[in-house]
Amino acid sequence: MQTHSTQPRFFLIDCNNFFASCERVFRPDLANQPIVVLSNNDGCVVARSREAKALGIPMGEAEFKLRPLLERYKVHVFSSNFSLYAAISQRVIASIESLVGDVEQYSIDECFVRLSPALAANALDTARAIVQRVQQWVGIPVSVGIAASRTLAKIACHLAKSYCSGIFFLNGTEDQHDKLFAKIPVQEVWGIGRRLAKRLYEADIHSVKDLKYADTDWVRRNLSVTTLNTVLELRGIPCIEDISAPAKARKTIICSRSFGEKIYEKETLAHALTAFVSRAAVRLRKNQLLAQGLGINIASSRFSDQYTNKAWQTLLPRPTMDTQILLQTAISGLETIFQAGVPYARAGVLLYELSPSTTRQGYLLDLEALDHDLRREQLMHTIDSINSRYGRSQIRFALEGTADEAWQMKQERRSQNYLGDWESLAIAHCKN
DNA sequence: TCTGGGGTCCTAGGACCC
DNA sequence: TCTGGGGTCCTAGGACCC
Repeated sequence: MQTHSTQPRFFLIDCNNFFASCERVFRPDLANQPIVVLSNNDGCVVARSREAKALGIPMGEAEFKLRPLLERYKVHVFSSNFSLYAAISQRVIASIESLVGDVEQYSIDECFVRLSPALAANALDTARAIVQRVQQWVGIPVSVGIAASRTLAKIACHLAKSYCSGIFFLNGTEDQHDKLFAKIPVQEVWGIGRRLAKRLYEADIHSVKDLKYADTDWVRRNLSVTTLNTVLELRGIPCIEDISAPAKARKTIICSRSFGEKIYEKETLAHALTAFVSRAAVRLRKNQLLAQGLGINIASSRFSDQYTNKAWQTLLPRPTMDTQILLQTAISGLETIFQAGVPYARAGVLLYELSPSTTRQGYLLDLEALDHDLRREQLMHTIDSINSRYGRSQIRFALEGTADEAWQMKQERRSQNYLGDWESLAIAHCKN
């Protein structure tokens, strides 16, 4: 079989235990201490430091189930602080770009680098420089996988974390790779989740090596083209497009949350939806987009016996970025689907049918309407820049209500926003 | 008593057309 | 009582990612 898996073409750079490492940047006293970070609402564990993993704390476990263990081992517990993590993430990316040029950011804590021939020739040295610079400049430890495809680079990074310190270069012979791959369960592969793993298992495909040599016709017929691409990637043939290609415009903007407490009143739901629409609209404008589709949903707890999830959606007459129009639409949807007596636990807003704000349609020579909409957009941008300078929701729609309502998330153990808020700047003390 | 919040892509099936 | 073959477009749902 023809494979090409020894030429390095990609780095995958992954921040180690990212959220936990972020909490440590401003708390050096927590070095070597077990840390967990909780999801919004302090519901379940979304990140663990190495020490917390060693205590056997599973990812995704509900906090209330872990409480005795967390107390017994004096684990440091944080609510998630996404504005801090996003600010640190930007700095990590900038540090990497200072060494290799453009990177493809894949998630808040991971990025790919496509290697030019010059970089490929010095892959290992460059990877070492990246690890060192991100540690020195930002204080975040990262691991690097180096391989011939993105999927293999993910595996290499996984190996970097389990077998060695920080860097794994998949540059051995085919046989050497296959020996390693035979020991890695197929579910570790990027793109193979629980369901697919079960189906592969039933077809007697258990390891990464089994999947690499799986029959491609069978995969195409019984699974999907996505999984076929994964198989080819495992053989060192890149099939996955640029992750962050600018041409790939986003198709939806979602803002949804579960509430701090159950909600029964329509008014309170309206406040929550107002806040969600406002946030989604800010993201819409930041991406220079207009939305024509708007959907909302309101649901009770997934874990209750009478789970209900009601959704409603509509197309607006014209694409818009005007918060007020989106709000009125969302509230009219709420009137349609709200039911009294339901203990609502979460709600969400979905904007879809997105188009760039540079090209607009639907005015049919109605210049007055066009002029009105452009003025509204000016107003929206002005509000956005004020809020971004002086703090979110300084100017907001009255329907959003105040900051301490029942629908707000519980975040009892949140660290300070050290990088995004003047009040939270770290203070350096000088000793003589 | 407590259980995240975003996103993407693919596929199957229905509606509709000629 | 029978009852085309193909194409396109849309939507809902399933699967995945971090």
